[in-house]
Amino acid sequence: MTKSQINLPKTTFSMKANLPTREPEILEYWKKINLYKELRNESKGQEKFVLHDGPPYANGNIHMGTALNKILKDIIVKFHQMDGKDSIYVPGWDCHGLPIEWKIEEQYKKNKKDKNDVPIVEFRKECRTFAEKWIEIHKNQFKRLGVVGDWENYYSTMSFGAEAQIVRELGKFLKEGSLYRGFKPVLWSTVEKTALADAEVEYQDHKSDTIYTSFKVKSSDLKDLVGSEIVIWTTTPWTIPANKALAFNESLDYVILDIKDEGDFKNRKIVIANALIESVVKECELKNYKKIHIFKGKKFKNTICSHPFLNFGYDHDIPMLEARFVTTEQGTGIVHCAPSHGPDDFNLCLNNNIKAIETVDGDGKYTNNVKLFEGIHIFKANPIVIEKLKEQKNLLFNGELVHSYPHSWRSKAPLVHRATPQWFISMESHKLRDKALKAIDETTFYPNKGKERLKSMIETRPDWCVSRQRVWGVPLPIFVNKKTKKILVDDEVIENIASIYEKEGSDCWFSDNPQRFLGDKYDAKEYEKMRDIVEVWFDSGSTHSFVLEKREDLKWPASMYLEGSDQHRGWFHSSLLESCGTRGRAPFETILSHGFVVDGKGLKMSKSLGNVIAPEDILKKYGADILRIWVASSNYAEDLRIDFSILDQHAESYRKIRNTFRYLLGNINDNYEEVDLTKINLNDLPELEQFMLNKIYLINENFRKNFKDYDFHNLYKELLNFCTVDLSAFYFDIRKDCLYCDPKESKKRQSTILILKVILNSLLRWFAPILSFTTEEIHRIIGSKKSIHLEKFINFPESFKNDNLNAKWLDLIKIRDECNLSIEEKRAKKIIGSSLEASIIIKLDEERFKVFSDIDFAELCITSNAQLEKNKDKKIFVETLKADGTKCPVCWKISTKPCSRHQI
RNA sequence: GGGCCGGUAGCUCAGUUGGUUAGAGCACACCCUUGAUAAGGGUGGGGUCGAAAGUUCGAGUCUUUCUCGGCCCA
Repeated sequence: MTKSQINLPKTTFSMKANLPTREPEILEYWKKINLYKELRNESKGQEKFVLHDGPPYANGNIHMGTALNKILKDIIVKFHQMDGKDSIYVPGWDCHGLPIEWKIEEQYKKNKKDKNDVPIVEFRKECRTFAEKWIEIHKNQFKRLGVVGDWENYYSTMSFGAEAQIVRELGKFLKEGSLYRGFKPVLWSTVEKTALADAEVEYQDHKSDTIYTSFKVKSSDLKDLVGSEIVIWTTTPWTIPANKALAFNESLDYVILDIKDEGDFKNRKIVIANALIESVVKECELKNYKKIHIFKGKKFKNTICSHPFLNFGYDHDIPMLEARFVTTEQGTGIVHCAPSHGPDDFNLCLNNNIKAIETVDGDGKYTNNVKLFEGIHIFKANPIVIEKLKEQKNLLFNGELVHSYPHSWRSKAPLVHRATPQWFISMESHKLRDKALKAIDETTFYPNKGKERLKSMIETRPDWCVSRQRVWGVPLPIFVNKKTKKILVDDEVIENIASIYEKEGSDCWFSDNPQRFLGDKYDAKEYEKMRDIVEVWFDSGSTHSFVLEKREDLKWPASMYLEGSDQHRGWFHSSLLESCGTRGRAPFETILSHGFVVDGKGLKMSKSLGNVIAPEDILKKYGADILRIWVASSNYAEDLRIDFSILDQHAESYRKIRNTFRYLLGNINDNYEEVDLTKINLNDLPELEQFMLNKIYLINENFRKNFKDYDFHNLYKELLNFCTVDLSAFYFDIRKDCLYCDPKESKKRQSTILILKVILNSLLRWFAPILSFTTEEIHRIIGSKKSIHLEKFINFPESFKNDNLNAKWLDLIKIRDECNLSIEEKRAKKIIGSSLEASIIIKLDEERFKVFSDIDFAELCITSNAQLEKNKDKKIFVETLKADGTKCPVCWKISTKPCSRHQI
């Protein structure tokens, strides 16, 4: 009966979220209204914000890292859209490359098919179909996360347009002259006669021949060195004929030893690292020797040696080069360098203008560049090299060593580093490194540490090798004149190839007559057509050219590139180089990088640890909005932890937010109409309502700042705290009495309702980029537009801000806390239960007494009575008594007089 | 093995140029409420700031070493 006299909240917005079933319904709705199109119409002509999608590889189901990446992108895109920009997201996929080739080869193996029996074009078609299949799967998985984008017009690196543009981009490097042919050691299998990618390499124990051999010093700044012999140790004697240099570490101490033992080395002086004397002497069985001279490594400067096979015509100089990679862990502290047979060797020599040459052919036999050994297989060469060294009296010792060594994961055969012809983009010839470093300086990084990370990589990286000996990729559009060995550089040819690809894709490179690509200007018989493909980092590094530049709706450069921090070495890196090489600046204005998803303990997820969580599991159990909360509330600058207990916690927070909305909707009975904030007469409102508007203004200021800094975990935390601390435990709790028990049309209640509407509208928009589904669910109950995502953030009138009032009410909250402490004391003693059973006496100093004399503390503290008294002390004193009188059956306040509002 | 980054309550995070007794929310415990009700309110416990050493009148904050973890490279 009394219930009929009060205004209880009523809403269709249920307490239970049931996200796993509700979210797909909302997805259907977005599809029905074509949300992406609506968004574009809504923001037509606005300043563009373009977050260019780093393409995921079209292979395998998405994992937590992908989900994190896409949700973070979506949150940022939505923030900018609501900030009044035309915020466009075009998803894309990376399609070429080895992993897909393997998948197809695996299928062949299952069906007992031989890859070599299948025409390349046929094989590539299967790769294409495979990638297409995964794009469709990914697309649905990404949509389910709530990601809004141009899914109908996604981009892919295997589209004909992309393949054509990649050719044009390469053409620019070709024309400029920074693309050159060189040799580079790659891991090579002489059994399969092919290069292997890192991922195809397996490390196993292998027994190697080891030798200590000597290089005679021809000349040196350090006179003591001349005539002595540098001793090196190696596990690959067959690389000795390819030796071009020796490497030392300038910070190590070296020693000259005079050998007195009987044998080839009697009365010869050898040089090794001081720290390694013991191990060398022991292994080489040296007993009688004398230390003649100890010196710092840097004294090796300008030392030239001769090759141990000098007498066989190996008469080139062997310079000694400083290298950090030289350590005292093994060997002699001086390392033999064969630029054709080791990446360290290659880079060191490259930096010292010693080029790698082809010393071993694809079958593993020495080429005619190698005197004395031509035609011999390298795996049979060790005994010959050892014998020849011995013959020349340059072998100090030889033995065997079992160590971890790279093998092919298919044939299990040991691999070698072999210099093969490759295509490079020079970092120096056209100042690519300088351009890239300048571009980094002009880019804003979130978090800031990304800048240094990318910078240090660009500073030290070698020339960019863009060729691969594979089939699933864009063919290198290069012809070399058979006679002159000159590279054909002609814009017309490049454009001809590109326009052919535009129509039919790049398969034809492998099947059609080369004359078709050369046109009439050149005779195909005079040119060799390259069969290499472009490495896939060049593909994805070029996306800016065939997506950002080509599409009318986008802009170049992108507003932002956003990827995991591993992409400093990947997509950020390749995009930067490609764009700086062709356009002189970065294709992005800002870079945001995020950490990796790890388990609850901070360990990386792995099958063997059993700590892997799939996005699918989370969607089924919690829903996408909980996952989105996890993204927003985690600090992406570091690694992001996730497990079910963390998600449980976020699910709890979600319920708090959901109930905040439910309280708001319930008390306005789902009746909402937009409030014109500029027409609110602040002086007409109770102070508490003014204080709340001030609060909203301040929250919004922080919200803007956090958004500007992409500081989402603080942004979310402050919104959540607003819901719990300012609303639920304070404003809502206090105003329940008014909302439930005051006459419906009373001025105070109407003011409260007004503020509730302002809060509802503010919260809805603040949360929309994060809680995309839930805010849409609410919007559909009360909103006028088709979607919450078509709304903009609110500009709050500056008049809401009231510093004096704010200070006054923060102090009031302090007094309220004291009251709560006092009430709790009596509650613990079972004198009272509910706070309405209390009557409080608050003693304040004179100043406070004056300021707060008009405040209704009973209302503020939700007691039945409150009395203010003056006090000399600065400290606040509160006394709680059991309220006298009878309880009003309607508003439950206790009074000795009849209830002023509900007299019976 | 090398380079870079990080470690603050059970969890997610604050913590200004070194300066009182290191904060918030959640979770937990106890109490209240039963008119936000698979909700709501109040109070409380909980931290050697990864470890050790150093600089300083004073260190979560600066330096060094170690340790654990992550990314990249080898």
